[in-house]
Amino acid sequence: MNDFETLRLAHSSTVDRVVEELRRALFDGEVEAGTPLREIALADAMGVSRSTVREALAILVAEGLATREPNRGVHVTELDPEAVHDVCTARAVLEIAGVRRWPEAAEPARQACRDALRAFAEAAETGASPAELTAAHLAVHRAFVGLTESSRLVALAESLTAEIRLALAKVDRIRRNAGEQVHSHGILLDLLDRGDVAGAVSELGHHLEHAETSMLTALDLAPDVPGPGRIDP
Amino acid sequence: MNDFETLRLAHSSTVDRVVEELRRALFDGEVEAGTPLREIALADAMGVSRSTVREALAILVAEGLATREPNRGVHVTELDPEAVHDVCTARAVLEIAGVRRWPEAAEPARQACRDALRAFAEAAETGASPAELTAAHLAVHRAFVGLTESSRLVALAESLTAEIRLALAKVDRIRRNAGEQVHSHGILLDLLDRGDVAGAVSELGHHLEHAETSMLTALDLAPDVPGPGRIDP
DNA sequence: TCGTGTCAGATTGTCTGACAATCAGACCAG
DNA sequence: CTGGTCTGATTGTCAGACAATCTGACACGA
Repeated sequence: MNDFETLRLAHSSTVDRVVEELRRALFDGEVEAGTPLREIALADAMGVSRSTVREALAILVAEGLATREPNRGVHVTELDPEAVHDVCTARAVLEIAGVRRWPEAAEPARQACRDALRAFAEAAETGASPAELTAAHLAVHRAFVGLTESSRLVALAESLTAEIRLALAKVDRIRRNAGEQVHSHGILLDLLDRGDVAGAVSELGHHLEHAETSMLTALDLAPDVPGPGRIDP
Repeated sequence: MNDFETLRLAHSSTVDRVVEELRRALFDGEVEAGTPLREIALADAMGVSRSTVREALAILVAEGLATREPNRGVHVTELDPEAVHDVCTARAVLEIAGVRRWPEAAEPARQACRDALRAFAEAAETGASPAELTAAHLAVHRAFVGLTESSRLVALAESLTAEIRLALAKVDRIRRNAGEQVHSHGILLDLLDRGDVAGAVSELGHHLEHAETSMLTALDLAPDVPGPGRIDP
């Protein structure tokens, strides 16, 4: 007699709002990587208590967006090339696992991939904002992980893409080659729909490898201080 | 001129100690699944302040060992069969990805697998304690994930096994079939060393599937109130 | 010049105490 | 039996405090 189990109002606690605000600031590139996040400063900037800020920071740290050094505070995580490689191999594992599972996956999960691709293509054609494009692109990749039908893996994938967005906050190289990306993903889905899982896996592998190198070069060009260019005095 | 970068003393904060103590209590089955973790009670039971307990609980929640319901507090997570399935598919994805990477993996990672297996075999033969056996067994599986050489995936695997240990706190079915487990893992490594990756993958797949079903039956027998045996009044 | 104490300021880690909002259960009215 | 109301318990959030620790500057001596 009770079919209201799906109804639940989003309880937004103060901590949640602080976390969201900080996340937004990070993604929008309002704070550089490496910036210290001082508890007191944040607390009275946002009109909340220090305890609340501490809780919010703990969440960001758990998500990998920030890093805590004992007695030295929390900083916005800086992604070195090694970390980027780590994130990319992890992504590759999750997405390839999903794609490989295509034949056994439930139909809704497969349809989600097609829908996400269509949305991405539409966004690319109608000239959506960079942020929307990125979101649509990430949604496609998330849909691939969704093929594994493990909420924990999807959650991890989500957290990985968050880390990446952090690094690419001001790079947004997505715009210029969105069309190419849509094409590549389209090929992939065609292969899957035709039953060529192995082909799709290899296509995705190439795609992700390319993504990693382009991410690394973007990261190498973006910061003011280039990473591996030390000078020995 | 400075080669001391690897030296670092473990800074153990109060929160860390509280988290460890709670984790230990959970793994040792001292608190049943579903038990509420009251902040005040814990605080003065462990002689720390409520803020500290709150932070510790937030960490446990982030690890999935506990669950927070807004305004209703934190409970020890109860694993329903669906969650077990979720964890197991996630584990399968990670470990199979690692094994599949065997040929390209770095030699240390491969050696870690062999070492872990040897340690497990020794533990099984010398009749180690159940806790030690479990640890050795999990180490083998962790080594498989290590083949992916992504620290983030290893971290996730770690957190997944933690969730499982939570469910199997008092079951410890590992003892009786430890020998069989060692044998199965040995076969797997032999296949890999012989270059038969596909065979190893399928072997591991079977192993994990079997693990899931045995876990589910264990879970179905263990609790006082059997899950899916409702009575309609 | 270089390495070593020392000191002040800033920041974190932790504690104490407080209070409104919310929840669970009892209790009561219809 | 359904629908209110009350009460105690617990959480969410705040404010203020203090010791421990870090950072950077400064003075001192080899």
